[in-house]
Amino acid sequence: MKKKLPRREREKLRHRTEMLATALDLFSEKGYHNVSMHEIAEKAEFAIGTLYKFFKNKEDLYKALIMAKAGEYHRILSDVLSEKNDVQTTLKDYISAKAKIFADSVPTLRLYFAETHGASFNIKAGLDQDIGKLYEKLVKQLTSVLERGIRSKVLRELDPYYMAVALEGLTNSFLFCWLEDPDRHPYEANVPVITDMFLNGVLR
Amino acid sequence: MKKKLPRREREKLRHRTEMLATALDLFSEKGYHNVSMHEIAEKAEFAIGTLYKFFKNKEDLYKALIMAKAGEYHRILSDVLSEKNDVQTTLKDYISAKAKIFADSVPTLRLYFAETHGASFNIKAGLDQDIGKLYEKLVKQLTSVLERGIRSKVLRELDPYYMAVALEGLTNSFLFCWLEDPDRHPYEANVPVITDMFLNGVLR
Amino acid sequence: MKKKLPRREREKLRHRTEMLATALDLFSEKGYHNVSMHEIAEKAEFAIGTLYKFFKNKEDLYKALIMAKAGEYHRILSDVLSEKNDVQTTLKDYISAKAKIFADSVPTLRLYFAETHGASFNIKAGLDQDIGKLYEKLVKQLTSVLERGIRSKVLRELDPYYMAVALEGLTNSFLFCWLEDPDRHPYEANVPVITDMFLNGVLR
Amino acid sequence: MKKKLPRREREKLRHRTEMLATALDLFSEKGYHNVSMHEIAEKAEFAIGTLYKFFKNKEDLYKALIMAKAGEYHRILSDVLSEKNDVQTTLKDYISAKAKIFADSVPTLRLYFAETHGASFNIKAGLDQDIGKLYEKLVKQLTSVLERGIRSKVLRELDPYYMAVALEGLTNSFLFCWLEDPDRHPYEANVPVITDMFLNGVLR
DNA sequence: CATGAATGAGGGTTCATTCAT
DNA sequence: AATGAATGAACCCTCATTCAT
Repeated sequence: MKKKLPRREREKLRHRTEMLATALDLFSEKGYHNVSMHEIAEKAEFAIGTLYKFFKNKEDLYKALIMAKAGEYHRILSDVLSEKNDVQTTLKDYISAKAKIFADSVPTLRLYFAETHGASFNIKAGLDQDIGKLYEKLVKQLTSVLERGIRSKVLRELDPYYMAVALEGLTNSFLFCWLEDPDRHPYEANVPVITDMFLNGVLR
Repeated sequence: MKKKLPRREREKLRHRTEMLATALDLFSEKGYHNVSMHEIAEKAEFAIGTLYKFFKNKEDLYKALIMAKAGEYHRILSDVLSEKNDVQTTLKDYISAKAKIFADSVPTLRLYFAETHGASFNIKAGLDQDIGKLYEKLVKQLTSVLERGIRSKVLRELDPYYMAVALEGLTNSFLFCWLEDPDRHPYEANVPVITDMFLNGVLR
Repeated sequence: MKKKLPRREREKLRHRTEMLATALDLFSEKGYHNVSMHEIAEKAEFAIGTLYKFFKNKEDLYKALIMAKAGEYHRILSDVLSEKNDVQTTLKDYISAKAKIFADSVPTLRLYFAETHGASFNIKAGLDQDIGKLYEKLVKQLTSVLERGIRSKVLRELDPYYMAVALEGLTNSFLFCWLEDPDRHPYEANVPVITDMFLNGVLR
Repeated sequence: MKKKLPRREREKLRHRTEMLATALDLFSEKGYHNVSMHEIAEKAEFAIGTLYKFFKNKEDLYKALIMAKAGEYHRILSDVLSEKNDVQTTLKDYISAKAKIFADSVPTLRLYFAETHGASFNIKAGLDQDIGKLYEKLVKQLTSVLERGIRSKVLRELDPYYMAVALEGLTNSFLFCWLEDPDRHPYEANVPVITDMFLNGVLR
């Protein structure tokens, strides 16, 4: 039973979604500061005033955009981490999930990294905080998965938080590779490589 | 005997250096687009016109800044990678060197990541190319060190390029940690952790 | 019935016209380079941004100004030259028309001469070409009128193009006189003098 | 006995002349407002400070330039008008002299017209007045030559001032022609045409 | 006396945001 | 509710001019 929204409301939501999609495209392509509100409004085929009816200013629009996408992604990854498999499987699934997510949406990826990796210092405001919390939550979940692995004697007795940090670094690094040259460095094909390297290290 | 420069020239160089330092501080704190040339000039205590005598425009100033720092860092790391130690030592030294470098200059670190990790898509133009080449060179060097490790049967027979990518991801990830909370996550203290994790993996 | 334009459009047009009028006054009084866009906006009682909504830059505004006026004048003169009277009458009418036109608008006159007589080398760009063509067309028409006069044995067998050049010089020269001291040298009153001198020369 | 100037003075004069020559080239090519003092200094191979030792500001330099050239030209034309030949000869000589002068120096010609024909409203200041006086003097001389022609019954009983105006218009008009396309409309070759048209008119 | 580094007012232009219709 | 004309602060940059060396 989802259709409780009156038509008016549904229309509004659709408009909002269109605006966000257009903004994502433009921001991702040209960067926050090189996209004007007029440009967004025009490409989304709305009047500038209408855009401002939906988002109180440019920053707000940007924040809404990032938070929507980040929420979506983190939910997916969170789900993977919540499944009660053995640790090795969970980690492999996590690495794969990250691959699938980003393969779907390159534009978002760029913004996501800009935000989660401090490059966002370009854009003002409390975004850092909000998205930071979201990210922190994910890392915590990952940490507790790894903790479980340690307790079950599958993983070594290293700081599980730092293990999580390491895994994030590993996967992101390969994602950058893929972003720069998707054909030469297909992320998905490298999932086993990443997993293997993480689990076994590089030493013979 | 370096003082062959006439005093006028030395003064000029000092002024240039001061301007660059001020710009670094501001860019690092607020981001390229949120810093105006007037702001830089004022904080550096020069007239706006003087700033433009030294750098033909804002982008040029930014580029000079980035390239100077990036050049410096890459040289240091390159030196470490060139020393003819056994692979394990070299890698440990590399990880340490990265730590020392960045411990010296947080502001630069932020810009450096913004540039080498694509968050720079905010700033236009040829910078990507120039700094990209520099970075590529470094990764290549790292790759050849790892190759050596493989040939000498110290490292496993994995793609050495991907090993390098992994190591970069690992170290950067810990650097971010440190950037966010230097006291709780001292990078230098973690050098052994990183090295160990990279070499041995996390599996028991 | 011309009022098919919606009120909004009519207002816009009126605003544009006001801006152009203000710009004409200022340019004519002080010269292109000594008038700032801010000055124009302020005198026209619009915000600077509004000015830029109508004209994409200063040069564009200037060009719009010149071309509008030049088009108008050349059309009037062209009409006179097209009427099928005998040559002498046509020439007299032409000289008179020039008088009437310019008597109406001294400011424009200044700009017009600046542009048609090369003083415009101060302002860049394609204007020269556009207005040049317009002027050329006019001179051609004048030439063909004079040619007709020659064929009908009313005028001497001189190069008709040079005759046209001579007539232009004659009239413009008197216009300058008038511009400098309108009371002492009323152009209109001199129309017979000019006509007579052109037709009969000064020799007894 | 001209060498009374000490060497220092002579050098200074030479420098001044070089500066003026460079400025003339640049102004003529690009227009007053599109040439910077630095540009002049650099092209003349002097320091900017030196330029300012010779001319107290840009306007002053421009004025010095114009006045020097205008003075020179007007002197030549004045000499022609002072010779005691019959009117027709004098007029023909005058037209020829104008040709010779300008053939020598196209750059100056452009500036000269900009100044004597009101296009100079671009540049501020008292120049108008000074050069205006010079020009007025010339026209007066021309007028008195024509007056003489009338008194001696060679010329018709028209207002001699207006005759002068007419002659100026005629010659200038042909000069413009020549400026635009020197090959197709050689001024010198047209001296007889101009003279003839002025004296005899175009009527059969 | 020549030099050229330094100055800063002022110019052209953009764009986030408002508000009358 | 939707529109888009109007706004003006703020930006990047130029260049005439000064003055310590």
